[in-house]
Order: sequence, then C-alpha cells, then structure tokens
Amino acid sequence: MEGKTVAARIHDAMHRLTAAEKRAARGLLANYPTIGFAPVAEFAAQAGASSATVLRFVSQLGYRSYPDFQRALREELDERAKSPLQRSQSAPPRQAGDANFLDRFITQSIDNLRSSAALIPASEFEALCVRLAEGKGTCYLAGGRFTDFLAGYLEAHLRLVRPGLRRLDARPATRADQMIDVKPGDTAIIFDVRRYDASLLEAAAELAARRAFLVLITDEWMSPIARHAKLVLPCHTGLDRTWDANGSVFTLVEALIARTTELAWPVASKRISSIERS
Amino acid sequence: MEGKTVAARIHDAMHRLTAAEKRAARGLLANYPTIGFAPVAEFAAQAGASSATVLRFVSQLGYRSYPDFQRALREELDERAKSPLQRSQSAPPRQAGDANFLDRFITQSIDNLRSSAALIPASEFEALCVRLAEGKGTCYLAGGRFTDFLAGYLEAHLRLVRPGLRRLDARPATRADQMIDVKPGDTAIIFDVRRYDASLLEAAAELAARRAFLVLITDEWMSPIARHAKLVLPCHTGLDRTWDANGSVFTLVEALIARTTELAWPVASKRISSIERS
DNA sequence: ACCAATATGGAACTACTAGTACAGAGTTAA
DNA sequence: TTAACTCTGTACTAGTAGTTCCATATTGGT
Repeated sequence: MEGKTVAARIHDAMHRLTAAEKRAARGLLANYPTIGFAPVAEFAAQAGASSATVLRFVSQLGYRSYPDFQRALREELDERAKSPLQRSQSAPPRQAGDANFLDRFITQSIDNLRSSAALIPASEFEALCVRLAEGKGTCYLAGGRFTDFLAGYLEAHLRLVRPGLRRLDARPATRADQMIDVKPGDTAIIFDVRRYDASLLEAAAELAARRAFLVLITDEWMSPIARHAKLVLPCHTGLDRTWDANGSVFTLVEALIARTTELAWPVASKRISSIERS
Repeated sequence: MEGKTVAARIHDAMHRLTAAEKRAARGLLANYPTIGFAPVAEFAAQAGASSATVLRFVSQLGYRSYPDFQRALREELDERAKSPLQRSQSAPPRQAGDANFLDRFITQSIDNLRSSAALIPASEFEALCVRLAEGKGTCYLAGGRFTDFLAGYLEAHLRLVRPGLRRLDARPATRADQMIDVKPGDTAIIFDVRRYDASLLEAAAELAARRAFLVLITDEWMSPIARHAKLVLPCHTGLDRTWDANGSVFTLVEALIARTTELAWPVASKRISSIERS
C-alpha cells in the first residue's frame, strides 16, 4: 500500500467511490497532479464537488489527511523527475554487444548539459569568474576521490591566468598545516559530488571558519557543503541508475576557464607568453 | 512580469538575494518544483533556512504571498504538462550582454558532443572496452600537459575494474625506465590533442616498437601519433574561441569507463566491493 | 409511492500555517 | 576594537485551511 502511486490508488478505489467522489477522482486525473496541490476548496470547485466530498475521496484512497495526500503527490512527482528512467521508454536497457552504447551515453550527457544550463544561475557563474580573474589573494582548490582530477585540470589552466593558486589535500592528516595560511578573503573552490566526502566537509567547515570565500561545485543533489558556501554551482549529473556522469561538471570547469581567461586577458596575455617562452 | 516562470525569476533575482535567501533559492532549484508545494516550514527545513527567510525569498521573487507563489508554481506545472512538445524546460532566460556566456559555451559543447558521436566508430569504441574489460596484460596511460588529468581520471576508475594499470610519464628523462617492462600485447592509451606534444610522440613510437597495442584518443585534427596506433578515437573539440573544449573527450572517457565496467561486471563487482570495504 | 439507507453540501469548529515583529547574531567599515 | 548596519532565526499573532457534524437531498428497494 505504501509504494503505490496516487493514480494507481484511484484506479483501484474507483469502484467503491460514490458519484460525487468519482467527480473528484476524474477532476484529479484530468489535470494530474497539479490540482492536488491546490487547497481543498479549489480542488472541490474545479471538480464540481464540495470540500467535504474531496476530503472523503482522499480518505477513500487511504490517506489519513489532505496534507498527507499532498505529501504523497509531492514525493511521487519528485520520484518521476529524478529517476532518469522516464526516458528509458525509448531506450532498451543494456543489450549485450550494444553497438549504440556510445550514442546513448552521449545523448544522456547532452541532456545533462541542458539541465545544468538551467540549473546554474548565470550570476553565480559570472561572479566566480570575475573573482578569479581579479587574481587577488590565494585560491585554494580541492576535490574528492574522482573530482580531484577536475580540480587539477582547473588549476593547470588557471595557472596561466593568475598567481596564488594552491591545491588542497582534504585528508585530515595533511590538512591542518595547509590551512594555516588561509586568510579572510581568500577563495576556495571545492568539488563535491556524491558520494559526498566527509573529510571534504570538514575541510570546508574549517575554511568557512577562517572566512574564506567558499565556492562549491556539486551535483543536483547538493553536497552538504552548500551550507558553508558563498557560491554554489550545481550541475546535473544523473544518468541511469548505475553511475553518474561528470561530463557536465567538466564542461562547467572549461567554461569557467574560458570566461575567466577572457576577463583577465589584459593581464593574462603577458603571463601566458612569458610562460610559453620558458 | 506575469508570464515569467518561477525559475526565471529566481535567476533574475539571484544577485540581490542574501546568503540565506540563496540557500532557499538553491533548495528550490535542486528539486524543482516539488518543494515549493510543501508548507513553508518544510521548505525551509529542507533548504537549511528559517521559515521567515523563505517568506522573504518568495517576496523577493515578486509574489505577494506564499499561496500566491504556490499558485504560480501550479499554473506553470500545468502549462508544461499540457503542451507536450514544449517539454524542453531548458529555455533559461538570461540577461543581455555576456550574461549568457555559459549558455553559449554549453550549446557549443553540445555541438561538439554530437559531432563526436558521428566521428567515433562504434566498433573501435567497443573493441577498446572489450580489451580493457578482459584485463589481460598491463595497460599504460599517458597524456599531455592538460589531457594528463583525463588519463588520471580514467586510471582512477579503471582501477576499480581491473589490475595492471600504470601511469606513464612522457617526459624524456623518466621515460626510459618506465618502458623497460612493456611487453608485446600490452595496451597503451595515449591522450593527445593539439597542441600536440613532441615527447608524447616519441613515447608512442617507442611503445609501438615494443609491440604494445596502441590506442590514441585525439581531436578531429588527428595527432601524428595516429600513424603508430592500432585504434584511434577522435573527438570533436573545436570551439570558435581562443581555446578548444575537451568536454567531449572527457565524456568519451566516461563512456569508456561505463561500458568497460558493464562488460567486466562479473569480475569487477567483487573487486569493487573488496576495495570499498578497505 | 413510501420508507430506509446512503450520499451530499453547508456551516461551525479546530488546528495549523502563513505572516510579523523583534532581538540577537553576524558582517562591514571606521 | 568599536559602532552601525544588515541579516537571520525565534516567538508570537492573525488568518486561513482542513476537518467534523448535521440537516437536506438523493437513491434504491419494497
């Protein structure tokens, strides 16, 4: 009884519903699930029944109260949005010797990129680039088990643009002495996608305590570090159930590099040519 | 002001939101739009802010009350459900100027991915995955100045799946003694995008001389290493900008990881669980 | 056509939620 | 360091929504 969708419950219960209750049921199915998020009175009016009838209706579905029913609807909507199986309708899951594996993977990665574009506030992105391009203070970079390579990639490129970059090792043992130089106003960019790294969280807390300007790059489920962060750039990484794909995070990093370089060009161009010569 | 989506308003208003209000904004974007249908207190708890902050947040978005905001959310959801072809919610409304830099960059990255899908022969991709999944012999990994991070990323993931992985430093000084163990039939994966690395080319020549099975991952202009390679996977990286974008290469790497893991699952699953335990 | 049983909506009631004021925590500038 | 200011959460109030009860309408059986 627990795991059933509301729509399924309606179909099951339909036969024992009274005439007015059926009107309520049809009203809900007609524009599912939005009308269920409305107050009872509005639901009732739209379905052509009274509030009391709507209440009896949700009671028939097995919900203890109207808020309880709404909670179920919300969880269902969330589930549907988050599980990427919504598009598995067209893609047959894992056939052996799949010739178009790569095509499917790339298609999903494109979806991730699109969603990320919608998820990332342009102002946050721009703010970070401007800050990086200014080149003031020290900028610390840290990542988790896999995302550490992204931090490295970002560092390697930013080195061409500005001074004062330091890589941070989040492991507790080596962390303390790396932190002692952190000054208020320094920048710290932290990569954390699930499974979230506990030691990264500790490191972030300490950086926040030292008044560093904390930037978090994470996935759509939001690392708990978000709590400490001044700026959060969330990417969409969800793939089918097996693994997530960080391609969108990587692309964000490249966009950061490109934009920061563009902004810092007057200064950066000299730097770059002097590096290239050596 | 009327016809704007709630998400659009958030993006517009983001810059004038306070820290706690931004947490609320992110919370809503993270699981949009469901959390907005919850009571204020629940919204607040999930976003890590107080009820009062959430109220101030919706007020900033231009809604006269919380119920007013919820109504807008419902109408928006309805709208999206009713026009089925308009499903692409990825119409992120941005301000003028360079505020849409990120959008443009992502759009171009998507183009790169599409082109790459057309450029990479599925058979070559599959052949490499099968070879990696078999786990025979040693697999060497090397990259250039920036692509070395991609090699590292690939290595970190493949370690979960199979033994016998070694990172190769292409610098002449350290190269010789790393090469002495290379046996015929060993695999070598080399990343080389322009500007192509001379020392990588030398390393590739030597690997080929030692009869290693050489795999080249490169860009559409084809590194000269291609002449030594048994397998070539070319990605589209061109951008209309100063630098190229390696996002498609990264995505290829992730696809390799995913497919290889899938193929090697019977063996890999044991490996992974034993690693996770330690 | 009448009666019994059930369904229905209106109105009163209760509980909970949104809204508000305020105090203290945190931030910034002098 | 201090002082001014802004931000943020708590405690409270007012209002609105959900709930319940009951009179009325409707249905179905005899």
